[in-house]
Amino acid sequence: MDGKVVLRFAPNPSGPLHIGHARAAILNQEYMNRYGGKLILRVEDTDPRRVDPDAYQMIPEDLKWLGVQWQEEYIQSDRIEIYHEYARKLIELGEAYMCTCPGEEFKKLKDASQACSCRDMSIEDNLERWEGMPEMAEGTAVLRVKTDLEHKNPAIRDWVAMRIVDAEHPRIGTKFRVYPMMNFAVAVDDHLLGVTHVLRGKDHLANSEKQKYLYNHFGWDVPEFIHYGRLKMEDIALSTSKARAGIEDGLYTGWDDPRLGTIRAIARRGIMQEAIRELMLEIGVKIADSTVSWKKIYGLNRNLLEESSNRYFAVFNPEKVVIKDLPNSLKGTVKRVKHPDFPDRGYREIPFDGEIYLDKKDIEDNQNKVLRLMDAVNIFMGEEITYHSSSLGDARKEGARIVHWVPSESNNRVGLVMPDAETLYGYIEPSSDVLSVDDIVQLERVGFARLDSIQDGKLTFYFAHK
RNA sequence: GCUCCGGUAGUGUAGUCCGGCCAAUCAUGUCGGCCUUUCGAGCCGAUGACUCGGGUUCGAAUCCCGGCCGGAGCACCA
Repeated sequence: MDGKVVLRFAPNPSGPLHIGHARAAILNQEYMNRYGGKLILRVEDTDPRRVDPDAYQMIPEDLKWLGVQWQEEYIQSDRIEIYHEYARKLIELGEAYMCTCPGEEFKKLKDASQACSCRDMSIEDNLERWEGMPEMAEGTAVLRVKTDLEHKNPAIRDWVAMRIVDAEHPRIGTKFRVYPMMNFAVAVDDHLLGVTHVLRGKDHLANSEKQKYLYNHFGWDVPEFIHYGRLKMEDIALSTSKARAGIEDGLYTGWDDPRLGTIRAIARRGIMQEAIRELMLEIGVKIADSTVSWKKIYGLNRNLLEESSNRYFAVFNPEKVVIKDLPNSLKGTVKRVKHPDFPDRGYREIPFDGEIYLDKKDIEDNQNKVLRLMDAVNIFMGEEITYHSSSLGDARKEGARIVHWVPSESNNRVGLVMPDAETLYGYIEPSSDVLSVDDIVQLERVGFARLDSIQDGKLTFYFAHK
């Protein structure tokens, strides 16, 4: 491929971006980087009824999080006049006609490869009807592009270019009543903006075919169409409309609810932009469908987080334990590296006086056994919990489990929101004071988590994965 | 139903156009070992796939035909 490529990412502003959009956006950007050229962001809001005004903000935010940069930006509702202009040109070329047939009737004719009576009207009559279109009632007329009535696929035959919509548009109000259909606006814009390669889902296969007729009518060069397959996300309902309904019903907390497949939900869970990017580059543009498993994402993300995340002790489902007979000499402060592979990052300090919180499960699983408290002492989990020994060697000898702990006096309260939106509560070591929102840490033996908020000294994390 | 398109290990992916170097790549997962004061990481090893049946050919994941399975579209949504 020589020369510059021009690509566009063209979402419908019906909500925030989801993982499926991420694929299109990232792949578009990748092509731009690989071949040199530019990326256009084009918001496709030509159906006033299907616009979520918040999406105009959310889409760029999500793209920025993904690290996708674009050079030009267009909003189709700013360009309605352009579509009108080209609609008129198409009529003048004799390649479009006003159709006032009831939908049912037209479909019947179309399926039988029959022209309707409107198709043969003169260009002059069509222009006259076109001029009158803004005054007509919604649903009473459309502008159709002439294709091939013999086309094997009835869906391709004489498709609709413009229609009447009697609704207020969130951005441009009631200025227009005649709106373009997606296929018309897209093809006109792709040509006018010089798009060379169109990357789209295979659900647009028939649309690409439809659009080719328009390019040919105008004598335009047809861009390269590249179709990719459906992306299914394990355990996730991708559909924006389902998510919206769930949010309205209070089932989900918002667009960034951890159960959703939106970019913002994924980001909130501590998934790195780079992990998503690697995933999308690996999946690529093949037309066969693919199912993405969370384990795959976690694996990619873990490779990134393992190095960057400092370690902390946090105990959930805590149970307080008082160690009997703990020698005073062993009380004091435990120092532990923030990251075992990067001692340069320094140490955390955790006070240890024999009164601690342990995870209930660690207690239950180790009845009548010796348990090693990391970097502290070994304790015996009998009727009473007693001091056993202090060295790591002794713990090894006893085959002791080595567990994390949190001092019962000196700590911060912590919550951990899991992927199913359940929250675990407990305590985190006091050195967590240094953390700020958006930090991603590894809670030792629990997993990676992103600090989502700090309120009244209580830290709330979102769980990423083990 | 009609039109079109797919099907490589658990998952994703390379290879398919231009048949041989593919007893099929890489990643992720899973299992095992070593190491480790995390059930993490690292290192080592293992596991596991060409949808099926015919055909063409000296030779087929790759070409042809058919079956099976799956998907998309069939809107005055995008």
